[in-house]
Amino acid sequence: MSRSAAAPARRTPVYDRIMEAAVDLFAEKGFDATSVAEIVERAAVTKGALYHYFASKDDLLFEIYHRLIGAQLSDLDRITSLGLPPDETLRALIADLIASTTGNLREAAVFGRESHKLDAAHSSAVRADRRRYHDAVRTLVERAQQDGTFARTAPAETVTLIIFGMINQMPKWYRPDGPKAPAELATELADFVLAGLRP
Amino acid sequence: MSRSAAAPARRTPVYDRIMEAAVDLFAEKGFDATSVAEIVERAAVTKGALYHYFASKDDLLFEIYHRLIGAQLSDLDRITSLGLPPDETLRALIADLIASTTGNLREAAVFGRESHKLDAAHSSAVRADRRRYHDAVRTLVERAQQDGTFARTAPAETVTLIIFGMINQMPKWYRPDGPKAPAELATELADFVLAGLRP
DNA sequence: GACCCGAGACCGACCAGTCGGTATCGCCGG
DNA sequence: CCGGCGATACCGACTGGTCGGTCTCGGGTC
Repeated sequence: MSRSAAAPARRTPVYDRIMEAAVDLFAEKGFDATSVAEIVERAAVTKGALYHYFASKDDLLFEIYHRLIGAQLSDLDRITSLGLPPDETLRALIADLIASTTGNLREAAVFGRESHKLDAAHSSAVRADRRRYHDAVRTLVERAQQDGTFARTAPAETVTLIIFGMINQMPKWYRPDGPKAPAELATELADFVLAGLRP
Repeated sequence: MSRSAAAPARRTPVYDRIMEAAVDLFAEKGFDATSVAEIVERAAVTKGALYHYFASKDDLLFEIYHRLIGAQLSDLDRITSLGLPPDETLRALIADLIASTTGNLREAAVFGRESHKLDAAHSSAVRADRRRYHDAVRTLVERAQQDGTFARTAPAETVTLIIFGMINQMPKWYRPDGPKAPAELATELADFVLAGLRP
């Protein structure tokens, strides 16, 4: 416990291989069902190497979330800063979220399934990040409803829940070799949501 | 192995207490993180009693799914047999699914999180049941789109994914002591979906 | 020759499931 | 109405094995 507070976390080939193996296995069998021995075996390293880079097995899990959410949040900032009208912003956010989810399917699957395994400190950090994205979408819809751009078909909060609902479930059914490309799905979801919001 | 093939499964107070404890713990900490010792402790029974009623820890998990899905499927049959017009049928299905999800929140949470832990036989049984509900909704939307009752804003499959997306995510955010009653949420979701489908 | 990366044997805790056993009850012949 | 017998309900110590994490040490690099 007192030996290393947070571990190096520098990106090296060994670090990357461990991460890769962990994401694979967590996505495939779940966090608890995956042993550290399996991770090091698939990564072709030893326990010593793993515990050199990561403080614990849980730390590995947190790093996976952190990477995924970090990328999504920087996309959010990029998109909102473009100053597009609400419908185009919403479309862009949906497209980005779907691209990010399908492009990081394993990470998204692990996140959806195991997010409650984080300890209190990490958990609240992750929740705060998630909430930032959620609130951004809700506020966007809310404001557009206030100025009449969007209809008040349903409360902004519910619309947000519908959007994230579909996206967050994607790891459960989406397959890269399936019939529809992510961009198609994004267009369909955006079309449907904007149709429901049309004044 | 040869001693008991499937166990009695009769409902007794002991059986019910074990089920209750297992659902609680699986929902709270996850299936793998819950030990059989914890279940029997919370249920105030012994290991012997648990293995008298259930073939294995996995069997407990399957029974939880089975109960939930069984109830939902019989609701599905009841509703479709009423012969209501598509919009009212869809509204009734959404309301029922939301009522069932919020009324069995822990079971729904366990299902959403741990459904991949089932072995091949149980897993395909559960998947088939789930698909039956999914297909019923998709077919309903599809037919109504063909005869012009619903608009072709998005493919029926995508609309179905949107509906189940929000509902299946509910265990992640819905709290019984929250501001909105299940019936309200059902109305809002149905209003939004039907608005998007209006010709 | 100091330092960091990585190796892998090792530890105590814990786990799912087993098994030999006891207690309780319904039923049936006399 | 009774005695006994088979079946069901339940008990809990025990086992073989796995787990996350630690620790000591080798070897390459500056």
